[in-house]
Amino acid sequence: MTVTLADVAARAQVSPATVSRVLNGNYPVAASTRERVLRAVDELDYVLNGPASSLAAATSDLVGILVNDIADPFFGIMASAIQSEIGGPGGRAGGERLAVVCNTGGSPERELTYLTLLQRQRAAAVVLTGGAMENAPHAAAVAAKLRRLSEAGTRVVLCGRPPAPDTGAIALTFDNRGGGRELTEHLIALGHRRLGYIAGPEERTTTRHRLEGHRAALAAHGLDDDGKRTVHGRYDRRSGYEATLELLRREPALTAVVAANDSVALGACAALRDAGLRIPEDVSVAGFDDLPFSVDTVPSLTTVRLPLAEAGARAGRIAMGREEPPPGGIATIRGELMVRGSTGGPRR
Amino acid sequence: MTVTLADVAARAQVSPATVSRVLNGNYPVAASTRERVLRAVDELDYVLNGPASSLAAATSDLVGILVNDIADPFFGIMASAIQSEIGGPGGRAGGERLAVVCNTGGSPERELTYLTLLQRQRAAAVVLTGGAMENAPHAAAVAAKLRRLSEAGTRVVLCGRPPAPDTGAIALTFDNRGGGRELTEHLIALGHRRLGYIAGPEERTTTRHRLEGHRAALAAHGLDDDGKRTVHGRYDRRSGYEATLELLRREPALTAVVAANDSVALGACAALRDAGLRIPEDVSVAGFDDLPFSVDTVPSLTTVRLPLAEAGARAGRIAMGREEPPPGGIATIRGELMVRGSTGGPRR
DNA sequence: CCTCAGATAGAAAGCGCTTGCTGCGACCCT
DNA sequence: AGGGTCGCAGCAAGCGCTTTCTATCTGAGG
Repeated sequence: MTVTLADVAARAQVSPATVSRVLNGNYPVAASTRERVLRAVDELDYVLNGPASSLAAATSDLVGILVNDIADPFFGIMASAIQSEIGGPGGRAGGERLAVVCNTGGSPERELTYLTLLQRQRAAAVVLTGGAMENAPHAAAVAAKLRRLSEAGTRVVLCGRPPAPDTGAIALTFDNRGGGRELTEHLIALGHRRLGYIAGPEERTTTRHRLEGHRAALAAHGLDDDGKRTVHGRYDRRSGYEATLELLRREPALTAVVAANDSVALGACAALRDAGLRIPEDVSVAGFDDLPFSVDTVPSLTTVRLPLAEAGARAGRIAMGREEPPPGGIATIRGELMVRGSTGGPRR
Repeated sequence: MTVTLADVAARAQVSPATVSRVLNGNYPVAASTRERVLRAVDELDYVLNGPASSLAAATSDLVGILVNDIADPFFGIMASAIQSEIGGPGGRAGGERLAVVCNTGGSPERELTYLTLLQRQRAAAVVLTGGAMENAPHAAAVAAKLRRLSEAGTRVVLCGRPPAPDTGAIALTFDNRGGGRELTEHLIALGHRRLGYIAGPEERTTTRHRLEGHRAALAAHGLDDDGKRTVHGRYDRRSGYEATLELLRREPALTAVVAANDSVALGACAALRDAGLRIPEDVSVAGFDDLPFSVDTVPSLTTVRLPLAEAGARAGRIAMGREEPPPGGIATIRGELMVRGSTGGPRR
């Protein structure tokens, strides 16, 4: 049998109520009593029963972090930052919360199921990271869930995801559109006119916004190609490799490739090299996110830096109620263009 | 007020017991009744109270995954694989478990606190990934915790971590020593005699084992240098960069650098390039793990591939009781030497 | 010396769910 | 037809904790 509060109480010769109060430290207990209780806890190796405690107190110390792909550093970095602010263990006193990250794998159903699971656990807060799916029925379902969660007192924060109106969720949004535009404008300024674009999966806000930025820049310079030079794929290097081959097939005279993110850009570089093209002499390549490895590629990658860790930390603090939400519940976080070796003027 | 089981029962005109049984599906319920209940659940938008359920059933559907650094793909990949087998939502029926990953940040205290938190929640299983700290008191504390967890019925699996004797934990261990030896032997076979080694943080089993493999290979060829050409650092690129500079300072005539992992190797490459050295003509570089980006570096990285995803999946299945533990509760998983462009014969 | 406020500790009523046991028709067998 | 089964539903006893309310004891104030 496991040790219960009552056992501790018996051993310390006090009532269970007192033990509970010592453990929660939210009620005056005489120092001598407290010490006796603590000793008993120690001797019996007592561990509080979480479910029982949550049930009785009608609160929980669980905080959920939803990510699309935990194997992707993009999410890993945000999750790490969020978690470190949530406190988790080792954080500031009192706030000993269990920050858990849930991997949706980009699947709408899993996202929904995880939200339900967290709702079940009466989570204290939920942070959703990364782009949202744009599938209409699903979006509505998620919005409904979020609304219900906030109504139930769970703080909901979106980090790197567009606002969800009328759900009570706080949103820290990345300016993907602006970043995309800036990046493409940089390329156009260098003299590029035939730019390929490797977009992420369809029906994702991140994908759409970055692409819109790109198209906006093209349009501003009369270069819009109606998406002829755009290929969709996943957010991984493999996809970048294949998409680049496809772009090259469609338009052998391409002088620049803009990728949905850095991993994709990496795959693009590999494909270009395998095709015998030099970077950036023959073809320029640009990514997005500025993940840690991007500065070390050869040549180093021109990209848009997103303050992933900062945004995550802020989201975490807001989720913990330790920082004021932005006015209106919405903040837009801008990226910063990082011009590096992978982009240059087009070959003549 | 939130909706409770009783509300649903009233609406469906059945007893709470019946509703519970419908929801858990572990007891015969007439189809018509079930349907009535399900309709009521739907209409009331009822969500089970997790803590109450866990308390009454004395079980929980939480599965904890401990990682040292969630921002590191090494852990992300394993966590992702584990989680996908845990089922999480969307997994096979019945096993709807909440797989949560906890980021210890490599801190012993946090590791311990997370274990306590999971113990509190009466987690169904716990998977610890990656190397363990070798700090003796802490190791003992962790071992004690693990023992207590398994005694309480929590399945404990170690993935990529050395066995913990007498704790009831199943261990899937990576053969870091063997991989390290093989790698260095490859370099020696190429003709290298002055090899630098960038080790990971001290007091980690992974660090020690990889280093031991390296030293064993050196010793086997009479090249042991008593650690003169070994520098310790963190498991990230920055650390690799700095350590390489240090190695170069100590031994400008170095012909090869072996890194603790691929990220470190990346930093090493950057440092060498900045020092005007070519890879592999002037200096060969090798990593460990074979993370996804490693094949795309320029030149592509010679490394030891660890079957992270496979190991994680297996650990996940074992944790779920869906696969037999290996005989003796211990399995050693070997890495595979991947010889690529970053290693070659030494310059004359 | 008595009363009253202040500080602690205890009693007990749940929190919302699960589950062993009981109850009750319907059905089958001899 | 009577007894035994089987299938399905309800009763009620907790699960281990939190928290309100009450009891007790001290010392201060009148």
